[in-house]
Amino acid sequence: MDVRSLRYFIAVFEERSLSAAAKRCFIAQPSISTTLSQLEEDLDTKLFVRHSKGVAPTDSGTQLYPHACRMVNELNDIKDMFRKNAKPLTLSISLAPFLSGTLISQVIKTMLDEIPGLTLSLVDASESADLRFTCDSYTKNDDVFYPLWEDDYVVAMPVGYWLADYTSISIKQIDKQPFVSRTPCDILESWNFIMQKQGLTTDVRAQVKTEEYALDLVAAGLGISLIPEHSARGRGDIVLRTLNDIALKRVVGLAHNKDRSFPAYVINTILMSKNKFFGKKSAIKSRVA
Amino acid sequence: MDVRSLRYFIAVFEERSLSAAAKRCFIAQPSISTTLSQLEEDLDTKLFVRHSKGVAPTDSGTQLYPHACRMVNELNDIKDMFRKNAKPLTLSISLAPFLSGTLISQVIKTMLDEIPGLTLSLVDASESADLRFTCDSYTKNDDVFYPLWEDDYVVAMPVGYWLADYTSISIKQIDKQPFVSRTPCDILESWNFIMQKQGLTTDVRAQVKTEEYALDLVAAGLGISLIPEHSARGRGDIVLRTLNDIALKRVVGLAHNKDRSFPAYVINTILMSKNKFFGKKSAIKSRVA
DNA sequence: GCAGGCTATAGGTAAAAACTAGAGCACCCA
DNA sequence: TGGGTGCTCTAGTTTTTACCTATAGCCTGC
Repeated sequence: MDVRSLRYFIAVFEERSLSAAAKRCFIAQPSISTTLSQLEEDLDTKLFVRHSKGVAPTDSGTQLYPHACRMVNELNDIKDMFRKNAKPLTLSISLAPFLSGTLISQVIKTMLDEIPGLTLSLVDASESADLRFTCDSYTKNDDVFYPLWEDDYVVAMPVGYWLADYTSISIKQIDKQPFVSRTPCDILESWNFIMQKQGLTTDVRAQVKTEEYALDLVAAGLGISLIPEHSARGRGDIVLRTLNDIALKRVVGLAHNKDRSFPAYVINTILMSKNKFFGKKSAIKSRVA
Repeated sequence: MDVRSLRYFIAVFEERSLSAAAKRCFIAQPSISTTLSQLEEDLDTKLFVRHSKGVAPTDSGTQLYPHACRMVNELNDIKDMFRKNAKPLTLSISLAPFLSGTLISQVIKTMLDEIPGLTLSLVDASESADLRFTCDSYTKNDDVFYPLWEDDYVVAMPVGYWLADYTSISIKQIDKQPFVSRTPCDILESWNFIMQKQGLTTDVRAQVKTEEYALDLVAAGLGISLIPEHSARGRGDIVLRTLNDIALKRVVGLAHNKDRSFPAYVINTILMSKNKFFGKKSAIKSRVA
């Protein structure tokens, strides 16, 4: 019987549903199911009656709930007690220009929420920052890199563009298309190499620096472009199609200089929150550059 | 940060030593070391200063201690709360006649200590019992068997016997020796088979039923005998020697009928306490007969 | 300066917890 | 009444964590 079980129990009790509790805890539903069974076995009492539209707490469950809450809260209090003692921490962070913001802003929000006393200042990517959101291909040798998620590159095109009729497209269909080029881009070299090898060309209509601007131009009908999926998701004014014959991807993560040391829990907090935002398959293992 | 870490922390705090804490928790010293480091990292504070003759708590450590104790106690209270609700439980247990008692009495003591409301009644091995301490070779097909430890068979001989000069002996040296035979014995058949195959005989001076009686006769100088190590350990009036050319062993454990069901935590409590008593190597995995 | 404590690190193994896929059940709605 | 939906449970697999052994390194006392 550990606190993990109690956390799950609390979620189930409040949601009146294993599936909902699983979502709330960012884990799969069978994990909740087995953990809860173990808890029931350990306490030798059924905590919920299962029916087809959720679960209802038994008397034992109702009895356990306040105690479970108290346990979990007290454990959090202990943690806070020591972290509050710690001197307020100010970190500078930077964002690589080719990264767009929705997911990263969620990460930053989590950091501020979960690390009391933390102050962040955003600096330009050209300046040196304590923590840098960037891609693995842009890390230096004396960096430590913590991967956060993987982005697949997809083709972005205006609504109604002829290529949108295909569910996924071949790189050969890109030949001679009007194109919005973006630089710096971590896969630009591989892209050029592949195009050249296949004897393909694009008709470059614009050269831009940021993903947002590229997407705006695509939406305006200037041409198509190659964009990491997470950056383009959620825009209704463009259409995204995957490439079916080549897989281009980048690994987005957090880098800092090896010599710069923070309290370890800062990094841990960020890594812990990974599967909150990114599906399991795109949240990948750590690696030191 | 889980309760396990806090338990270890408490042990270290009270023992003022990682090694001593490890012994008290029945785990290896490096496990304490790493777990404690993780806790320190998580709370972002050193809890102990290490020096060459143990550790001394820092202010943070001293501050944490009472909270840690409270957490652990409250968790135990929750467990007890539900277990006390449960109806008092009475189980009959039996002991196979060829098992001697020191280790088993420890197991029984643990059961009574850790399961409030449990009453045990010892019945004769011939009667049917809820739980039976026995060997794996004596389980029936409709039994569930939980292994507790392995016993190596060793040769027991009187103090000063000529074979005692060897640190370990060969089965060939047993040939024509005065022997105290014991039956029932779970490896009797294998033993006879091996002896016969090698053309060896023993000079049987006595036929007895229990291990204790066999050891008494050996101590009295009547002959040598073959005894599971755990049963013979701790007697100063006999000498034990391992066999170097054959390995005879038995698996001692707890059996019950498949259809007879108990609260799962009864079995769990017993299995949890395994490495309290038996070294890691002899405490082995569960198996269903 | 060497023996005997102690803790820390490295590398491998076993156990626990997580995931995916799919079965089975009750309910709802056509 | 049959099919779809949403729920939980089971089985089998993979990943992660905890633990072990062996050994290095560091002080202390002899």
